[in-house]
Amino acid sequence: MSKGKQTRDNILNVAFTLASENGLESLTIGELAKQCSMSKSGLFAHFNSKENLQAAVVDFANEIFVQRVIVPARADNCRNYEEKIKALLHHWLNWNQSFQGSCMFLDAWREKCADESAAQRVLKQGIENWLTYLQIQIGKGVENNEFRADLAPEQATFELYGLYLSAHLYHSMHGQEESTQRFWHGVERQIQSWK
Amino acid sequence: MSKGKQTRDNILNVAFTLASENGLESLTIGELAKQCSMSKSGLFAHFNSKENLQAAVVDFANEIFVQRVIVPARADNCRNYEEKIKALLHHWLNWNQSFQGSCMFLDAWREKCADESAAQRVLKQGIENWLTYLQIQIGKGVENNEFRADLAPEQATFELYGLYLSAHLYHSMHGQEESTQRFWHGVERQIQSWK
DNA sequence: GCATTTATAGCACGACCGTTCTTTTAATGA
DNA sequence: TCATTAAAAGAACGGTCGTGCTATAAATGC
Repeated sequence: MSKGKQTRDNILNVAFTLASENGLESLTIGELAKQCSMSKSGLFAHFNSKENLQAAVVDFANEIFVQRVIVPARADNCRNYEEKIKALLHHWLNWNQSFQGSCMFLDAWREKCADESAAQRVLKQGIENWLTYLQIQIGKGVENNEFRADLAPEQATFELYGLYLSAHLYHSMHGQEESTQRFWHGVERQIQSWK
Repeated sequence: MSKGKQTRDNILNVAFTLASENGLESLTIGELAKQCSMSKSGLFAHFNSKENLQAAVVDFANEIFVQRVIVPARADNCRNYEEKIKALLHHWLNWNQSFQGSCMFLDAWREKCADESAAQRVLKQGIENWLTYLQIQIGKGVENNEFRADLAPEQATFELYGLYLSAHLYHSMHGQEESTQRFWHGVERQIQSWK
């Protein structure tokens, strides 16, 4: 491997680590260069624009993902698809966990919530309030004998929130119609299972 | 209301709109001042730091959220909690939809995926590949008679992804242990319902 | 209506951003 | 080994960011 490709590969490795920690958007050429013990311009020459750099990092991350999720699940030699799917989920959940348990792909869709800024605290409190409110409503449904007595409102809230988040992801990927439809379909399935 | 509070309120309104469109992190004082027809320093004097501004915006958004979700659901006069919960979910899904269907709280946790940058395209493709892969595995489970014949792999993938996303949100809110536990609990429930 | 407080504007600062250009250093191949 | 090419560094640019200081203008209370 030529010197150029070698350095480029190292840059992408460092960039991937950095982006995993702080999000793709907060990746700056200056900081990346420092971490690589290179000059800004020397590093820059490998990509010619920040946009190219970011694209290269995501591309690199895609390869890592396959390497850490698809390949290991294949090596698990599962005997049926339930096992296979669970293996995939397991590797998926952990593929980037070395970096404080966040997923780079999600981070790239989210903002960095790195420091405990004032805004983050207020934001967190707001979400917490909403989670609790929702959970209480479900609990009241249990008390009201609408739902099974052994239903756990916290878990139910967790799963509802998942449908909501998934709907948002799908919205930006497949548009509003599919996302909304899948959301309500999931909600209906969910609520029926509570009875 | 004094002039000061009045201006401050207007600033927060405009800031909320901007943050809903482009994300909280990409909110700049200069741009916000322009949108408010004010000088940077004049606007700045109301908050004394950007951190305070962001916190104030999130606080403002929290109030709007209650106004648009909790209050309307109360006004719906639901006759049981299933109706109530569905009403809440409905208002929740739409509370910020006027701004291109994204949720400000999620945006604050995500990065702006505004422009179709090269990185975004690669990122999207990667997620798409993974979604498809997962979906195919589930489909094979159906063919293998492990799961119900009428199971829709696309919808199942959607719901699995939701559990994953929820796990990430909970991770940053309640820590790894609870998040992981709820994830696998949900997955088990999910997969059992496929049979 | 005037004095005083409060709100806003103007201007400049230091820091960092991505990018370009020129020069120097290092790797490469005959 | 030496000429050629590729890689990296250095310095500077225009731009934007958040923030502080000072002056002006407007709202407020007596």
